[in-house]
Amino acid sequence: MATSSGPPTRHPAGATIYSVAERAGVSIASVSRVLQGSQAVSEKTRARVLQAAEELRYVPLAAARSLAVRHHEAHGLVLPELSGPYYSELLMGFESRAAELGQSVVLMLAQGKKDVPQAVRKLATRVDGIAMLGSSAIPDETVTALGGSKPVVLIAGDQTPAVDTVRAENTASAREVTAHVLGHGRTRLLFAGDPAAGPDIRDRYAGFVAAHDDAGLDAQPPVPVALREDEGTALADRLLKGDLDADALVCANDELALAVMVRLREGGLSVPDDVAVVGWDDVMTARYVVPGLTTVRQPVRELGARAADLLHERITGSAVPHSAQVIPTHLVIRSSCGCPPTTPTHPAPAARPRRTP
Amino acid sequence: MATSSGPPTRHPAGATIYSVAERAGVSIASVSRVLQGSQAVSEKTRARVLQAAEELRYVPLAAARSLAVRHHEAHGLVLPELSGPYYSELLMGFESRAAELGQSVVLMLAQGKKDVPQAVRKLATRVDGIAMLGSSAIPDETVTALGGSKPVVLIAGDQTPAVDTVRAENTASAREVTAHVLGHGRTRLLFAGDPAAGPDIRDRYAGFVAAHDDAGLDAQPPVPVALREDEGTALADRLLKGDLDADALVCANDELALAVMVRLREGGLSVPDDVAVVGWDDVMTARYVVPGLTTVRQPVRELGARAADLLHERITGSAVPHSAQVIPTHLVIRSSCGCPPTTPTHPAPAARPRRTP
DNA sequence: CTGTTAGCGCTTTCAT
DNA sequence: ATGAAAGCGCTAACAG
Repeated sequence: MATSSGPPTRHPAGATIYSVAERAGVSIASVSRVLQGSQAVSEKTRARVLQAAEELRYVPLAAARSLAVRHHEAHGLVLPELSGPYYSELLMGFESRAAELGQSVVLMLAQGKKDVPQAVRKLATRVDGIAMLGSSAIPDETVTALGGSKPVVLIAGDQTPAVDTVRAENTASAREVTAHVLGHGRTRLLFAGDPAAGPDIRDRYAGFVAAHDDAGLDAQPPVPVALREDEGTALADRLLKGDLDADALVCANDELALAVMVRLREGGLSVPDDVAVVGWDDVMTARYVVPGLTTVRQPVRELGARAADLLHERITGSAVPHSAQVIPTHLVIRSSCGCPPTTPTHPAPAARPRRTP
Repeated sequence: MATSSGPPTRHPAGATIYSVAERAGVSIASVSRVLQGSQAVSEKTRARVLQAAEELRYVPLAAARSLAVRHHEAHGLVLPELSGPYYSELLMGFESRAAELGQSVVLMLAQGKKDVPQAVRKLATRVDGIAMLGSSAIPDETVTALGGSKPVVLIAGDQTPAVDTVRAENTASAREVTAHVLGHGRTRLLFAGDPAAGPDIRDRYAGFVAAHDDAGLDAQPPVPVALREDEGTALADRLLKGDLDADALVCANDELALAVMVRLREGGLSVPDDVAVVGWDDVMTARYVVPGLTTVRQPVRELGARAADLLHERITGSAVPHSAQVIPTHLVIRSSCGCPPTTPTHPAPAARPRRTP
């Protein structure tokens, strides 16, 4: 056997519960008991087992244990991809919380996969539950089907029956930035982003509209662009060309906002004098660019952590009703909105670890 | 049973090979055969099995399969954390390649874990091999011990016996940037970064020295700072205060370089006129800052992909000798080094996906 | 070509 | 308190 597919590895097999039992001179049941922390074991056997296990550096094989206990002690996470700080932060929050809960995390990136639903189904095969981004390009039906057999939590997704949800607050903060810009005397605001692209952006646009309502103004329809630098550049060009008119831009994310700012300046327009620009996410560049980008910071890490928590509750807990949690965001005012430049200095955030090893 | 620990889930169990066999009116062996693509099955049974499996949406339980075949079809990846584009790109490269190879990826972030070696050992329990960053704070002994029982590939780590290695080229490119800066007539260069922090930086410093040698100059000793913005700010302060003297700074990464640039300017010094600054990684901000940051771009994605490849080869392949692959890097010249500003425009790279859902 | 059967390593009754 | 034994779901001989 093991001729064709199996790994003809040069690597030894590793201790099993049998080898530990043998070494300790007890039955495998006893070994299992002490390792499971069962009460019913004499101090003596416990000691012997512990020692034997230690000497053999024994760690139970996950697959065997999973099969026996019928769960995996692993959380699945499905993300579209990983560019920019958003997903990374989310992942960090998710991973650390999961680890605290004793769960491994199996990561799957949807982008580039040819058959995502199939990949998700396969993932489901090795985890106890799956958290995924609302817009991971997973068909709704796949999600609900999955939700029927495994716990699923949707991150930044629409509320769905039979599925838990976590999201950052969007409408109120959108309303707040928009009002702030309006407060600077701007009247011709444009919202850049496609509300149809997902609940986050939809809600941000809703806040944009609400702020206009508050001010007795009419909000312009959204300019449905993708959240990428190239689209920001193109958007700025339309402004420069006169295809579009605005004295302020509320962009659905920073990448967009940043690209717009740069292109606008290249085109001879001043930010914020000619047009104010605000974004979403507070990426690193937002602090470095001049003028500093006013933006909405989302507690993305926290979002990931909550997702891991919810998943775990749903997996272990009983039939609590499905929740839809919302985490508050935070407006970061710099000067691209029209506010005077802040302190001369550039406040680097608290220690952020290195990137290169 | 299943009263205490097991997930008292409201979620159905899912089809097993038995239910499929029963539905198809064949034995479980036949089901296994057709699902494994075995030759020896009649067209008729194959069809029935396929149909039954389809109807039941059957996907074999990973744990059961793993136990039987004695491997996991999963790669482990250990990273220190995920801030900045470096690790994210690495992870993306790793994940996609792993997926192409039919491997799941189990991710573990070392940062914040109290007992990393233990966590790694646990990880080893559910994967066929582990790729990890050279400087993931994993003790050498843990690595080699691990390497004894499972394939291990070190990313950007030191060549180690019994372990494969992938890394980006460092010395030559460091030599190249340094020579470039020297070519601008700068003579008082300083290298910012701690060579003792890992092979990458050590090699970069080596290239820095080599370039000086080439020019018949003596290289200054390195300024051992961590690769973080706050340390960059502090470094700039030392320069401004006169504690340190330099007309050019070769920084071991962009975060450092960027923070230095900003603080230098705040302190009244001009970049590059008074002091030239170059970095490593080509982060997004490097393109946005003024002047544009000259930097070395590493093929990080490729690095991740190669790691996944190597791991897979080592897992499935026979006893090929341990390799130490080096992937070439690429110098990106902008104007922080003293070169005239390039094209007025700001070349956004090809479509980079959105960050916010 | 197909069914029977023996494990894979571990947990968990059930006796003792 | 401890051991024997029965699975968990799947693969892979081994007989037919």
